[in-house]
Amino acid sequence: MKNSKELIVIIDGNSLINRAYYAMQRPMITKDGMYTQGIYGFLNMLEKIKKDYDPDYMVVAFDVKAPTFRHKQYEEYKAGRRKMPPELAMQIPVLKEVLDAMNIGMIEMEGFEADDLIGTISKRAEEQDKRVLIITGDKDALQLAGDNTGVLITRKGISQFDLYDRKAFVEKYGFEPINFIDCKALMGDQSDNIPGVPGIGEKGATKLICQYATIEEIYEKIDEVEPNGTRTKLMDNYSIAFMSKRLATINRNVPIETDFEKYRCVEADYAKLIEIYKRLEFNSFLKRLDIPQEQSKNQELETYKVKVIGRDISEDDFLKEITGKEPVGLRIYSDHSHMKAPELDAFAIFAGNTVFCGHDFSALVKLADRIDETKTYIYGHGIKNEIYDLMHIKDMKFFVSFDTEIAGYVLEPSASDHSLETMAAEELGVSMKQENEGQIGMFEDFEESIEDMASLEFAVINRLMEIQKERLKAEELTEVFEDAELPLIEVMASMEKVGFTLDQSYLKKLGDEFAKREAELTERIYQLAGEEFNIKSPAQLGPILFEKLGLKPAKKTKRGYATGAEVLEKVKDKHEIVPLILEYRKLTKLSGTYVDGLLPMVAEDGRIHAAFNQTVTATGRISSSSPNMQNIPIREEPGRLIRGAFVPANENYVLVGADYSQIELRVLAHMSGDEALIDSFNRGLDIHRATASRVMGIPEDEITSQQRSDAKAVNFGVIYGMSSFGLSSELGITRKDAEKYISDYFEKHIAVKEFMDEQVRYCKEHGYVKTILGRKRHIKEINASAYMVRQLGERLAMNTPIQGSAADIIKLAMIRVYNALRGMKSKLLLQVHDELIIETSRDELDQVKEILRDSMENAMKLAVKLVVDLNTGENWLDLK
DNA sequence: GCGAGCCA
DNA sequence: TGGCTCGC
Repeated sequence: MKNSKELIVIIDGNSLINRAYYAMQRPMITKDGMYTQGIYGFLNMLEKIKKDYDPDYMVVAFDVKAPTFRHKQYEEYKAGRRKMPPELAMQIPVLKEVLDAMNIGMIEMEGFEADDLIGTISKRAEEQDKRVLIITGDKDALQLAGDNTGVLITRKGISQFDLYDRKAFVEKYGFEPINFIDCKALMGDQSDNIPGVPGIGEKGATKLICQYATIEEIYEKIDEVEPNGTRTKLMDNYSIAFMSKRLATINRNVPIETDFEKYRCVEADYAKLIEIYKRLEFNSFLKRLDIPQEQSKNQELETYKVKVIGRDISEDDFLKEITGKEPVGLRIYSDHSHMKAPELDAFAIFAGNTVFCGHDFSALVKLADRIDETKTYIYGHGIKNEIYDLMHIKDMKFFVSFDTEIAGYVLEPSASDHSLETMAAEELGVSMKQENEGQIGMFEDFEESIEDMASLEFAVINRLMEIQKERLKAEELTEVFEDAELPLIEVMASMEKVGFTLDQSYLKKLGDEFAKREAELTERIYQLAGEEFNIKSPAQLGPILFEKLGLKPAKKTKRGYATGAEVLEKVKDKHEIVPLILEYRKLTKLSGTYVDGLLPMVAEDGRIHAAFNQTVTATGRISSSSPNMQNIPIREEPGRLIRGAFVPANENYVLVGADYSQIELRVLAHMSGDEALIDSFNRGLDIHRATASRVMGIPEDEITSQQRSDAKAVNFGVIYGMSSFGLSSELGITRKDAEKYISDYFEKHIAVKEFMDEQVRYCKEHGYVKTILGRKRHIKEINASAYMVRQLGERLAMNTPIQGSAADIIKLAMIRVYNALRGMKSKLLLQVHDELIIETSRDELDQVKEILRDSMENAMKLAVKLVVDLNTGENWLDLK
């Protein structure tokens, strides 16, 4: 429906944010305690409106707190309406900031409601021959519908809505929009506390208005009105009806300016908008930002000369060109596949202010040769992928000078996303949206798209690199970046490339056994339940346990009974079925994740090539995915058998595992300088037993295994930042006892207490904490106003230096091990937080053990010795 | 405490 | 999307 008239969209700001707020089931809250779901929902709606209607003008009307003329007429007006919760009220000023940054007009006026402003603007707009679209959650505005004025009423939250113009309104109600006020005068409105005529409801009112149109007309012809009851009610409430009408009538003559040019839609101020979105943690909006050319700082980005190898420059000349001392930028466009050798599409090299693009696989081989021979330093964004690809071409040593993804991570490890697109938008205000995004090589001119993309990517990477280098230096992060993170990239790529052989027939057999036991359990559970049902569904399991079998429900969730392991564990002895369900759960998890999940991940070479990610965790640890090799079961019997499926390449190899003994507690001893802790480690004591002995004042040889395990839980609590609440449920004691336990612990470890307090104090002052290598983690939660959030922040502040420093140490050790193994047959396969797994050639066994012990124990000099336990085995299960 | 992955 | 469970 094309229309030459200009369109003005008028939004009822209060109404819409209110709808948005209540439409969102879960609260959205930023790390520093700002509620955002109202704004979020509002902006989603706004985006949709812009997209669907492409308005020429836009204005958002707000209510002002001051009383309006309606309150003066009728004190009870809007009384009894539930007060806006402070979590929502605080969002309105921020919403206004966002709208301001978007350059969307706003209007509010003392003494008038948003409705009146909307009514007035729409009237003036109609007079100026514009089309109007009113967006609100309030049906009152329907009275404004006209031939050129649409009213869009949100419904069921904000995703659905009804759109009325005059015609649609008449069709639905049977009378003119303007008479909606007469209808309301009769039937009243609870939400606004408009009384209406008692005894006349929606049906009666509609019928009367269809017949008489206005209440004036009704009273004019009151004698005709039927039935008698209705007439009596009307006659008894004459003044109420007219007052109600006055209250319901939108004032369309508010004294406002009528120059709408200031409401004309123009581009947002993206710099401001980005700042606010970052503050509100609206990452999805950030990513979607479509920054126009003239505002995008793209223009500030350099554009480079592009040369296509084989077309603009010969391969030989290209290779000569990149043989300088300067580091070169490298991008490889490939699928980086972990299931087979990666499929290489193209590559781009940035050198001498020129982007060289190549599509020829043989050129890549020569490129690898050249980088290897001349020891050319490379840089890029997420260059692990490039290294991974090149490793398939050639076994070589890489010299990495910079990686913008890793730098972004070191600068802000808790950021959720370090992709080039996001960082370009956040740091440079540059949109990297490309016309042919995601369609490289499928449509359009393949050559041209690679060239454009590479050119833009290098412009962004180069610019980011400049900024990041400064920031790394200013924030004293160069040590962790250069000594740990950069050299680690090649190690990670290598672990991905090498992979871990999976004994598929072993695993299948194990899977069959799981399935057999699963079938037995299923049958028995059905028997005990007296019916067949889906055991995996908490919705079905809940009623069976807690209603049919009469077990006592301990907890409830939103929909039904909680059936988590913690709950079931408590009623384990109450019914035979419960332990079976627990076992069934574990078994299905095992077969789903570790049997059926693992088998399809075996690559063509019979090995599993997991991905290792260096930019995910907030503490500095690395993570693993596809599959996650860091959570393969170990604690319990059937699960740990999975480890038996991970085997060396062939009979010439064995596995060697090397794990740090109590690294986190040793780090704590070192960082806090706690004499008792240091002494225990130096004497080589069982640390949990020693802790129990100190805290309880009992000689070590009298510590029971229960006491030892309690102390172990406390030590864990210290490492993982557990709360007294967490500790109490872990130990099955009351919160009070847990608090007592913790305070006893601190009494005997005063330096640890002081260390913890200092971390919190430092974090409150600086907003971050640091690890041994100077790695930082910003913790916004530390200054949150909400108690729970602040508590969390304090635990993070205490716990991150310990976990993060341990992560630092292991990273240094990995780099040492990897470099020491260079040129040998033995390869580093995995890192599981405090242990390394090496596939070891039997003839290198002694040497590998020596390398591991030396590299790991001397990775860093601490106040306590770093102790490494070595194990050798024919499969991963053997390494215990 | 942090992360990954499966299932409904 | 959230509940659940695995690891450290």
